[in-house]
Amino acid sequence: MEKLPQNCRVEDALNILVGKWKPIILLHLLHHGTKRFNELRREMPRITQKVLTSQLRELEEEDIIERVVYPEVPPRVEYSITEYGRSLEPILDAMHEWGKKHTLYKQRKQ
Amino acid sequence: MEKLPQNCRVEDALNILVGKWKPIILLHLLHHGTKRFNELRREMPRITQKVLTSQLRELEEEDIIERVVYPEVPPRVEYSITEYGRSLEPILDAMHEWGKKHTLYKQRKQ
DNA sequence: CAGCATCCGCTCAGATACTG
DNA sequence: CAGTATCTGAGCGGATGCTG
Repeated sequence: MEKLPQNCRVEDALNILVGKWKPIILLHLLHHGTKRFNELRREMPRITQKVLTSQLRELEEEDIIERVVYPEVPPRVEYSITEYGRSLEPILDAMHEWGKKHTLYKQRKQ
Repeated sequence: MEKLPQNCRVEDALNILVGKWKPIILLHLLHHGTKRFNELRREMPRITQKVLTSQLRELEEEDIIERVVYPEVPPRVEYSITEYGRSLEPILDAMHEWGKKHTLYKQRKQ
């Protein structure tokens, strides 16, 4: 059995995934491909512009998503998952699976 | 392809795992079994008593870990993973795997 | 040994108004 | 359309001191 804290890299993944809307953004981009800014907004009606922008920027900074600006009028900006970002999919899937069971567990508790 | 935000339960897992020390605590308990309060402290030298207590309480409230108090002097309190908590292991493993690759990725970027 | 009580600072999400 | 600028409040992690 190995020592833990030294070679434990769990937090790196956690740091990237943490953010109230980040998993939802990632799942959208994973499953529906490229999305424009306002498309994402429409799919997350309760997020504000500022927060959506900042969450996207943080994901972009980690090379998880790509932001492409088209020099048109009106402006068009498209977001998509990078190859690297796609490597997070097993984690998100594992969370999704767990979440479904968790829902049942909570129901049993009540 | 299914709609997402409605039946997306990714955040439930995230909510439980988020906390600066929670993944480390869980990995310790998963791999080393039952631990006393001060044993955990010693293995995370930079955590304070208050924070360790609060993180443990939050995990306990979610039924992820179990807290057993032995009515002795001096007091003894032991923490361990519950069956339910053990179901988080695939997520933690996926994060750990990803984290190792991520470390290499960051090194290539520099 | 295993906490609790108190205070504090910072970050993060949100609200609101404005713009190239 | 896709943002930026500014202000705000809540909560979390941390520091310090005390205790059954």
